[in-house]
Amino acid sequence: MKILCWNCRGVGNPATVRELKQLLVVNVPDIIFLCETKIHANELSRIRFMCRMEGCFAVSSDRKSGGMALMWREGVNVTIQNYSKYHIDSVVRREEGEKFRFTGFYGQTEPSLRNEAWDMLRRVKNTVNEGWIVRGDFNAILNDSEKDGGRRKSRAGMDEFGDILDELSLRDVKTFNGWFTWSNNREGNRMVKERLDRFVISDDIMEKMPFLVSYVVR
DNA sequence: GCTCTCACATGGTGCGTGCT
DNA sequence: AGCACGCACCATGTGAGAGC
Repeated sequence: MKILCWNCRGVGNPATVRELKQLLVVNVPDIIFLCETKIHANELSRIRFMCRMEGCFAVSSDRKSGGMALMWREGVNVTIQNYSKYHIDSVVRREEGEKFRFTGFYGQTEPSLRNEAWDMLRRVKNTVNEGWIVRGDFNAILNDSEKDGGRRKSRAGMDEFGDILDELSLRDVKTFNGWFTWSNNREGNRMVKERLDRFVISDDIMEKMPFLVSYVVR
């Protein structure tokens, strides 16, 4: 089972849709989670059709901010449990009959909204009975090694993120290749790279899927 | 003096719309 | 379809202030 997650920073323009289709051809994922779609949910059904995906559930962007979509291939059994502007929560059933929980998460940068988003994850945690995989654009890092260039992130913010992961009993999945998942696309010493996107998983997923690997694509 | 946080200005980027 | 423009969003850079 392959899950592809992409922080697309807007999926409304044709070039980005072309890039998405290319990613699907190269990686052939069973499930795709897109965040920062920056478009209305209705638009996603058109993109789902163009990408030849069987199912689609989208959350509209808040004007030009946020927006998420979960799409899945024919034959993959995905049931949406709940959603908000911060997350899409689903149960995925594998061919062998086993199931796991998959939550796509979009973290906020604004402090008050950030706490709302963490509360949402806490609520999801209370309803999870199976292995739990959370893929998030958390907009947060755990320590200084997860940011290269630019100003240092506040210590309080990094500690808060670590505490939340501890509280939810989620473990960070290190990527097999690469480290940073986001950059500001600037040249030379103005370039800033951060590890804002990551998979975090519950302990039982670690036991059930010991060969689970996370790659940075591109 | 050092570190951290906050507010504001700035620049890069993407979407929506209108025009050709 | 391609282009230009305006608008909106977001991260960065800078300076000021607070706390140690």
